[in-house]
Amino acid sequence: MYAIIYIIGIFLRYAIIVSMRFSKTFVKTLREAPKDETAKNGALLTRAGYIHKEMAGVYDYLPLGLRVLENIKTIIREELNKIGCEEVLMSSLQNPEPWEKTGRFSDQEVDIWFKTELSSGGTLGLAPTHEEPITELLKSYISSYRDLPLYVYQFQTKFRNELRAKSGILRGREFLMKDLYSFHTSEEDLNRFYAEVEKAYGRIFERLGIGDLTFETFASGGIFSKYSHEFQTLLPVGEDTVYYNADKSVVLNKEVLNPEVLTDLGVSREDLEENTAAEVGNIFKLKFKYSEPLGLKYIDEKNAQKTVYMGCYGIGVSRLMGVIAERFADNKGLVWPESVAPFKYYLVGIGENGNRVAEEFYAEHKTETFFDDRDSRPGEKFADADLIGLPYRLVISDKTLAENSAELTNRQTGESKLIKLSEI
RNA sequence: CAGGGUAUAGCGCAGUUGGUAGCGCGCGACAUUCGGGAUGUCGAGGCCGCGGGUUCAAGUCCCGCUACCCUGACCA
Repeated sequence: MYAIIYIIGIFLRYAIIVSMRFSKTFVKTLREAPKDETAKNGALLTRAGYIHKEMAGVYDYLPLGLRVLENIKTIIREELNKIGCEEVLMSSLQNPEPWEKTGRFSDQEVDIWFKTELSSGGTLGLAPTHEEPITELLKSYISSYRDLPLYVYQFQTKFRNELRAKSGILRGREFLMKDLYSFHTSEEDLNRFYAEVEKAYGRIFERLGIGDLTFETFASGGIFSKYSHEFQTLLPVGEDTVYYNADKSVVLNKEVLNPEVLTDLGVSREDLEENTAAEVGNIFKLKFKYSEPLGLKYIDEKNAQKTVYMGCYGIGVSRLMGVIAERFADNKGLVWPESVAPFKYYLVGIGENGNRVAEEFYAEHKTETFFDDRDSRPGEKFADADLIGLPYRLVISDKTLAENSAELTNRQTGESKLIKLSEI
C-alpha cells in the first residue's frame, strides 16, 4: 500500500517537475539581446530565456537552461559510471592548508583565487579546482593497494577570478565543471585508465552532438609529462588556436607548435591547417604531483609505503552548453541537438480545435514537450519556437486536423511533414 | 592589468544652447483579429549607475567612484 502511494508520489512529482507550458513559466523571450551580451551564445541563450546574467562572468540558469545542463551532466555521468567512476560532491570553501603544502594558495602561483575571511579569523578560498582537497580527502580512505585503483568525480561550481570574463558562458568567474580524479598503484595502470577516459570522452562528445567537431589535441604537459591532452571543439569564437593535418589524425595546440613537437608527432608545419577552437575538456597525468606533497600513500603487497599515482580529467559543463549553443545557432535562434535539448517538441495549437487537440496531446507527452499555450498569434509562437530551438515543432490546426494529422517541422533542416496523430 | 567604449522604464534607444523625461518592444484592460513577431483605444511603469560640486534650476556642465562591453595581455 505505502509502496504504491510512494510510486504514485514519484510519478506525480516527475510529471510536475518535467512539464512546462509557456503560459505558466516566468521566463520570457526577448526580441533584442541586452546590449552587454554581445557574444552569440550569451545573446541567444538570454533572448530565448535559458540564462540570466548577474554580473560579468556570473550567470543564473533558468528552467530551460537548467534542463540543458542536466542533460549534459546525465550523458557525462552515464559514460563515467560505465568505466567505474564514483560520483561525489565536495565543498567549494577551501581550507588553505593542503593548498599551502603544494604552494598553490599563493596568489603569485595561482592568480585567480577568490579568497574570503572567516568571522572568527583566518582565510578561506573558493575552489578554482579540486586536486588538493580530493587528495586530502582520500588520505582518509586509501591505505592499501587493495583500495586501488579508484576513480572519483563530481559536478562542481568552480570559482576563478578571471581578469576578464567574456564570451557569454564560455569564460565565467563561476562555472560548472565535471572533474574526475583517478588513483593508481602504477604508471601502467594510470596509463590504462587514461586511455579509457580518452575513449569515454570521445563517446561523451559524440553523444553531445559535437563528435565530428571535437578533437583530442596535444597540449603542453607541465612538469611531469611531455604532453597533456585537451579536447578542442572547432569554433570560430574559440580562444584557442589548433593545428591539424589533413585527416585530423594529429591535432595540436598552438602552445606546443614547435620543431621538437612536430618531429615527435611525425608531421611537418606545411601539412598543418590552422583553426580556432574552444577547450571543452582536458586530461592530465599528474603522477605524484599532488600525492607526494600531500602524502597520499598506500601499503603494497610487501608492506612497503608507496605514493599513489594520480590523473585528473576535466570537462567544462557550462562551457559546453555555450559551445553547443554558439556552434549550431542560425539567424533565427538556437538549434539544439536532440540529446541536450531541454524538450524534444515545441507544441503549438492554432485555433480552437487545434488548441483543444494540442492540450490532449500535451497531457500524454508532458515529459518531452514544451507547450506554447499562450494566447498569442501563430507568428509569434513560430518565432519563439525558432529562437528556443527545440529539435521539432509540432503544430496542430484545422488545416492539419483535416488530415487527422499534426505538422512536424525539423528545426535544423526546416523540413515539414504531416504525421498522423495516432502515430506520434 | 593597458587601451577604447557604454551607463536614461523589464529589453532596445532618443533627449538640442541647463528649465524638472520621451519613443519602439514588452506589460495590464477592452474590442476586432488568429499559419510567420496584428490593429485600435485607454492604462501602469523612471532616485536618468553611485557620490560630490557649480547653478535660481542638472539626464545635460565639472570632479571622483563603480559596473558593464570590446581588443590585447593573462588562462589546468
